[in-house]
Amino acid sequence: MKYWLFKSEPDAWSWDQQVAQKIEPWTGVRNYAAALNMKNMKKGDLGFFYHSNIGKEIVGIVEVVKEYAPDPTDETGKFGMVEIKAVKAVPKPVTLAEIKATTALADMALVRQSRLSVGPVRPAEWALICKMGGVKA
DNA sequence: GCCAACGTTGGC
DNA sequence: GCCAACGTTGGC
Repeated sequence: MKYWLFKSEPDAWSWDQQVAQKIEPWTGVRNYAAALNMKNMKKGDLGFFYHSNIGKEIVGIVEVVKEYAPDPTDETGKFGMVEIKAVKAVPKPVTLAEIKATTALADMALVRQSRLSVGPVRPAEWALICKMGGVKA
């Protein structure tokens, strides 16, 4: 079981929309590092849903329901997508400021590489953020 | 709205 | 294959 972080601007695609759609293909990634991360995802892996720009906080938990496949919106065929399902909301969203202020989380991919739209989360980081967010394991 | 960081593109 | 220029992202 691996853990991931999906980043989205709520203006483009928000957690509320994800919940309403339930399952949604994560298209539009045009970055090799992010695409590589998606290739490493397995069905059943879990991820955080993070709102960039507006809110800057982790608001929900999603599950990978379909593994890496070509992204139909990519004309070049270089990039792919996965499909994710909304699992549950984070009762108490964990903000970027809190993450930066937490020593154990200050080294997260989210902090170090702020521009990466899909990044890995270590198991210890996952557990701690769940705890901070009031998510029952 | 500004600015820094970083990935991508294109010329050589 | 290298490197400079450019565009985009995202935090503040």
